[in-house]
Amino acid sequence: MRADAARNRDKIVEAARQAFRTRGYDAPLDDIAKAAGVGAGTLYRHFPTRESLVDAVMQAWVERVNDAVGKVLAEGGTPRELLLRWFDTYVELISVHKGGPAKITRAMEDDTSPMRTKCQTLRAANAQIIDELGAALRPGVDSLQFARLVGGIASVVDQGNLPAPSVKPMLEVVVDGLLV
Amino acid sequence: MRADAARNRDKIVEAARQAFRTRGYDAPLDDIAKAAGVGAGTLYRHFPTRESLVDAVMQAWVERVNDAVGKVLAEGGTPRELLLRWFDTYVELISVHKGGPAKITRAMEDDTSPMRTKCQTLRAANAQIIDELGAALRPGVDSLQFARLVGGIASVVDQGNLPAPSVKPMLEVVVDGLLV
DNA sequence: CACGATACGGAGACACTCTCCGGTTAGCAA
DNA sequence: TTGCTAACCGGAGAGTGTCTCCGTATCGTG
Repeated sequence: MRADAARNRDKIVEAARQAFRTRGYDAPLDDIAKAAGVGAGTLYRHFPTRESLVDAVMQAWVERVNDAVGKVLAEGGTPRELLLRWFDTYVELISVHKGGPAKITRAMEDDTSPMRTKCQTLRAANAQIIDELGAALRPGVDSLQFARLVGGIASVVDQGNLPAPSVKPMLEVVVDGLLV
Repeated sequence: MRADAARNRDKIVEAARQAFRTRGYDAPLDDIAKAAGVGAGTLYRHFPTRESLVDAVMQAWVERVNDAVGKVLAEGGTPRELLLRWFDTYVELISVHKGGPAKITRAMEDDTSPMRTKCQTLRAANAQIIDELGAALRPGVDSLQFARLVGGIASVVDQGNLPAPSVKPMLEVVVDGLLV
């Protein structure tokens, strides 16, 4: 890739990061191109879909997820405390941008999604928690079910613009349902 | 209202019902107007927002919800059986149209929504179930929390195009978390 | 320094939303 | 039955956002 192309790509990603944070995932792509100081054609050549741009914006997110799950596991506590802490963290991780919970949760189900490697990270993080909890969890629980249950809650909170304290009681219900 | 206006309104609602069923809630409104054989201006005069049209389409839905909750209560069973049956029914009720779970669940939080009277029906139905279950439920559970938890699951299933059998295991987790 | 492969960009086509205002008609009173 | 007017209609067009095409620009190598 040419140097000017790399420069433009980075400018687009940074402009998108800003736009997604302030206006959500549905921020107009032509506006993002303008903010980046490039043409719309340039944006579309680097990122053919909104989702591929979102994936690029989430570059540092993988490390953030891994750090977070490591920290949650290191803090220990009862299975309930640990799972509640992880789910709290999980909601935070996927709620960075408005519309994020719905998009990321949907991408978890889609093996053709440009975000699939990022989703793999989330899946692996869930799997570490499941391994740690072992028999404390009801039978048949997997990584994807964690994603769906908590992603559903995060989506409702995000789309309904609910206050942060709404999350905890619902996570408690799910945690108590998951543990035996 | 003039007779021709009432006829047009009915035609629009029927065209919308078809469009929402086959193409989801985001079906283009100009297309719906065309299918109804009226002008876009006519559609917008009868229904200033997509949500007000959705509300009109849901006219018979109130009766359907009341019938459903009555039936669920009449069948009895253990608290777990009753609650699972209700949640199953709840997911079916809000998933009639693609995009329905997300929209209805969001409308539950919005007192200015044109769908608020329909949502009131859902809230009341949840309240009947909560009354019936009484002390079998963990403390602090209310009608809105039912709506959020189950609405979240329904949204994830709807948006991820998950198969119907995916729903049950997740509802079981929530039910077991809600009961003491 | 020249050249060509690679990258750019923005106008415009397309899709959808929604309003405006000239035209039409239902229904009522004389 | 007729005339009148308030209520209703409808569709063109302005606005917004997506995304492609192709003439132009420039990076990087020989």
